[in-house]
Amino acid sequence: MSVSASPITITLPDGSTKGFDGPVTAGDVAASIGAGLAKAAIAAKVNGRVVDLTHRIDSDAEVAIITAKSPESLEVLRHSCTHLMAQAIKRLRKDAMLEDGPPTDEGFWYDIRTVPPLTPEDFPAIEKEMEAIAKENLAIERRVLSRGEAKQLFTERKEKYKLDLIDRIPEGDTISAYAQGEFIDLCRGPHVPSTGIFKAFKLTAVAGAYWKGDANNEQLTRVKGTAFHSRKELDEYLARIEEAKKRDHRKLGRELELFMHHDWAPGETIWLPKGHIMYNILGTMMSDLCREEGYVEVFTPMLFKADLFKTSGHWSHYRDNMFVVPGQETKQLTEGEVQSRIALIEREAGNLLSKNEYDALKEKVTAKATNAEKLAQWTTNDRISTKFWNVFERGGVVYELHESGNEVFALKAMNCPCHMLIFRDQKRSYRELPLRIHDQGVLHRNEASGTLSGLTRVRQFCQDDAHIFLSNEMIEGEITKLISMISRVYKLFGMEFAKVFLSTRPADFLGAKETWDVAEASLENAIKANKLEYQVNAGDGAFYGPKIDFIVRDCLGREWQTATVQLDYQLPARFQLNFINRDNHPEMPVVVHRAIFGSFERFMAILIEHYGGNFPTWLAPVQVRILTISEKFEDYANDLFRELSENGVRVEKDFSAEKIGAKIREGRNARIPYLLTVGEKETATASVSVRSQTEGELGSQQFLEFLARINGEKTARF
RNA sequence: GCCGGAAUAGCUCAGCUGGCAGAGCACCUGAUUUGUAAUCAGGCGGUCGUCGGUUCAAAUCCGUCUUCCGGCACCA
Repeated sequence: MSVSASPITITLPDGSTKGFDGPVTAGDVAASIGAGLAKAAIAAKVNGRVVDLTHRIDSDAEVAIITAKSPESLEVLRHSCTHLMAQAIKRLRKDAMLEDGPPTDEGFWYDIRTVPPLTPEDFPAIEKEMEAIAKENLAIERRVLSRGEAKQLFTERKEKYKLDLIDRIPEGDTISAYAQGEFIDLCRGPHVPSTGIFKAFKLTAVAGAYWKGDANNEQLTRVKGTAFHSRKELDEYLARIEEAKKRDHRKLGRELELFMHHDWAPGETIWLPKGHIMYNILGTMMSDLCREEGYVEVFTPMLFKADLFKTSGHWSHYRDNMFVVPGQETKQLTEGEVQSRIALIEREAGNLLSKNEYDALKEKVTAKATNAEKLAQWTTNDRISTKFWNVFERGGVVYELHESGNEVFALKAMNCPCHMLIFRDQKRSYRELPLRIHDQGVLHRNEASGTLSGLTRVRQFCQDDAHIFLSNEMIEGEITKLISMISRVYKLFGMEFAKVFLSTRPADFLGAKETWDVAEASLENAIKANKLEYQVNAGDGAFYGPKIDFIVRDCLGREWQTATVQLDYQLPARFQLNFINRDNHPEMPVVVHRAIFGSFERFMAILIEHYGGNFPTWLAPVQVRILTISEKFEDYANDLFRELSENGVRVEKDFSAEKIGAKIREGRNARIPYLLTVGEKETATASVSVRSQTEGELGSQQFLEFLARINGEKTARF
């Protein structure tokens, strides 16, 4: 069908123009520039929008051809690759129903329902089929459908999730599908021109994912994979994953004996001697910094009556995440009560114990005389005493623990409520503001079991937590001070801010809109004044106030959310705080919640992975190890050990009967910053042979020279 | 919490369709006295995560619980 049309002009990225008689496709433009480009073309950018090569251009436009070299190409490739995977899966599993399959920063995924669910064991077959489809070199075609056509098409194909997606496409939007061979998928695109383009892809994982991201819905299988333009890039990516795995803090934490976990303390960390040294170093340095910056440090209870949290609002907003501890009292049971407990236990024991165990226990019990003795006998079995933990026998009397009246306690999940009490403890003057209260106390949060992970998500942790009480006009200055404090800390670790997020008023905000506007403006001004790159997360603030989150980037380029600064108008109101202002009137302070490390646990994880276990000398749990060539040099080595210890250096000895090569290897694997080898030569000349973990073999030097060096490195401050 | 996977010596892991539980490293002992990433030999070490079931017989098959891993949902 020929349509008479006016000529159009295409402007290319280099500024040159090309004229066409009428409408052309992006692919035509590529072909007109050169056959090589046409072949390399993956997609195109028309007036800044990424489109298919078949996209029809019918008026003047700026066009750039996207090839493997263009930054936009990877997303298109991965988006198309998820279709390739879906097609392969549909060929292998006739019942597969597709939901959504987007590209991600790392690759792509597709949420799919199959019975039984797909597992990694299915990967080889799926990948093989994907390769086969790539070989078939099927053309990928875009089809624009009416809503009715789309519904009919996906009804025929029994894709119920797709029908739901169609319903969620706003009226007036174009509905499109992409076909390749027998496969057709609802998709907005754009996509690569054909399946022949896929050369390097790999399926990486399966995981559960709720339909439409809602925990009330059924779960689909999320099949994850990644794709690159070349095998080489894919291999590099896989190597990077391997490197990250080697640095995994859970693995290094065990290897370097920093911490451990145990089944009996899920989500809680057992800090081993070496990890504890590091934890303390960070804690002390942070305390020192805060003191320097005008903070006072406090130490507050872990367990509070629920009244505190009722006042703060945590009881209604956060109770499901708190460990609630009922107040208890012990009551002596009457003979009749004891009898009824025994009857209950006996009945339950039948379910709890195997028949043999039950019979054996029962036999012992009946031989006994008093009820108290019977109960004591029954509860010698751990499974029974666990189930009936609150009933026990002491000195021939049976007691029962039970909840007492209104006495309900909870382990604190945050420090702020208690800090409100501290503020309120005295009449406060404007002269005291900003009052900065710092607390490194232990917090407990009852995180859902499935969220726990190494040190990054735990149930017991410490924050470098502080609350700053100030007046409205002090906000901007204080935030600026905080930003420089935060920068100072991260600089020491050689970590850059990737970005900061400013989260603003959410839908369910508390307080007055005007107050929020002022608060948000104060935060934004402070960010701008400090020339930080930032992004606004509109509506993502806490219900009590807006916040700034700091994202840092580690040496592998990974991003971590660490520091946070939050404004709060709610707590001061709930605790009815005030200070006496210049005009001798009570005025309500604003509270700033802030943390720099975030939690010490999580921050340790970040540091372990950032340094790959090769900590700077000041942070290393062991800074120096002395290795002897043979036992003849132990006296000299002991002299060095004493001298270093007296200088506050964390030093240890390796006097084992191993050869020096083995000792070096062990010292290297333990990531000790300095290994000092001493033998005949060193003993004779009061020197040491130094090997640095980061710089390698440094040769011999006078011990005093090394001592000066290590003294210069052994401590640090923010 | 939900979906999926896993749990075997201190660590890393092998152990096939049920039939006597293994290796390397670590640890201990002995020999070696050593010069910059693993000296040799011998030895110790296990209720196969838990509880229950099937079976003549269970690390192995089935169920329960616990914990961990990958995600999801959550994340004051």
